[in-house]
Amino acid sequence: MSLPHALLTALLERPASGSDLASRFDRSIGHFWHASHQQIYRELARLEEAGWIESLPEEPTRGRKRAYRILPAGREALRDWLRLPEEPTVLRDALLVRLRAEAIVGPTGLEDEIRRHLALHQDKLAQYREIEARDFPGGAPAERGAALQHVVLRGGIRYESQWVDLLTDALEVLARPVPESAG
Amino acid sequence: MSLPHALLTALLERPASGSDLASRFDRSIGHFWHASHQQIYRELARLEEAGWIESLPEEPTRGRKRAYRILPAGREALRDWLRLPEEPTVLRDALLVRLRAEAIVGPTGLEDEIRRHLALHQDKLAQYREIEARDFPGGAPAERGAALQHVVLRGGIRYESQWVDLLTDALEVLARPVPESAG
DNA sequence: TTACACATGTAATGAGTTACATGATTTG
DNA sequence: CAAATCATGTAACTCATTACATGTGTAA
Repeated sequence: MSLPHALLTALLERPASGSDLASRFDRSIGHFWHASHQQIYRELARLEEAGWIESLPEEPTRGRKRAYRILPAGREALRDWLRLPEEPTVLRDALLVRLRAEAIVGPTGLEDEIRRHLALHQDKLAQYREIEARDFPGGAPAERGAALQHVVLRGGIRYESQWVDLLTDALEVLARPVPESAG
Repeated sequence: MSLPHALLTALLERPASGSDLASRFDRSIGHFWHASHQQIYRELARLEEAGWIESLPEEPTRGRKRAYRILPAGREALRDWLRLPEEPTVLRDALLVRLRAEAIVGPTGLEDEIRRHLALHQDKLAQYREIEARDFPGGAPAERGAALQHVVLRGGIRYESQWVDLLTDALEVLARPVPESAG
């Protein structure tokens, strides 16, 4: 349950409309929390209802931009949330299930799919490394906030690297000749 | 949408009751796909309805074990699923949102929470390494199925290592003295 | 014979996805 | 002005979580 808090954080960084937020969720924020525009609009309405954010103009604006900004109560709610414990996200990845299934009912042609995912993860890894080179040219920054952003970015880099390693290993195994009995 | 396929895979490995599956989802399968017992019972009912698995006894069994096993149609459905492309899971982790929020509204005491998560990930990493030492004492196995299981297990090890690294980095930054203006 | 753990479920709620709808703005 | 695009929504559905309910077997 972090979408509202991801939105509050984004609005704290700077005020934005729903579509602004949607495009930010496709980029920087989306590196660690994804959300569709439908989710975002619905959640913004809830946050405004709760008095944590406000928007202009006040009249209904179908088709027109509506600018949201955070209110003091929203900032407090965010701080409160940071004080609460929360369990780590449980890993839940379909590709790993598929690898396990392939080990039993294979071969099935999962190899092409693995190659496709490998390319996607390599792309993302390259993107993250570009961002790091651009935004943190001198390595880890001294300033606290920037340093935390750098930690998160490096987390993304490690995450993608790990996928590249796993998928490379998987391809090596899948390329082996299959015993007669299998299938 | 992989719970049904995770269940089919588990039942293909060996027949089981709902509670058997629930405990397996707390261990080996849970390393890459988590599910609660409520989800499992509901999904088993659906799979049986679809004719992919069957169970004994046939009468209602509240309080008594019901043994499920996979049917040929279920095996086929699993193979079909392996042929379909599927997008990579999007990363969605609350702790990274919290780190980003902390960078702006902090300090908030998130440090203790990070330390707690660090300990959890270190534990899990140790567990995985024990499993590897026990089940794959000679390193990567030659046999295809076992080799794939080893790939997935090493993926788990890399995943937890990466969290340990990230959280260690985060603690180092959070330990820095905070400038006067923040808060 | 009661208490407890086990096994199988039901119900309510909330989060996320997919498909669709509508008004405003820009561009050929 | 017609078509494409942008921006804001609505609705229906599925998946997951939380809380609760009910029957069985076992051990104090």
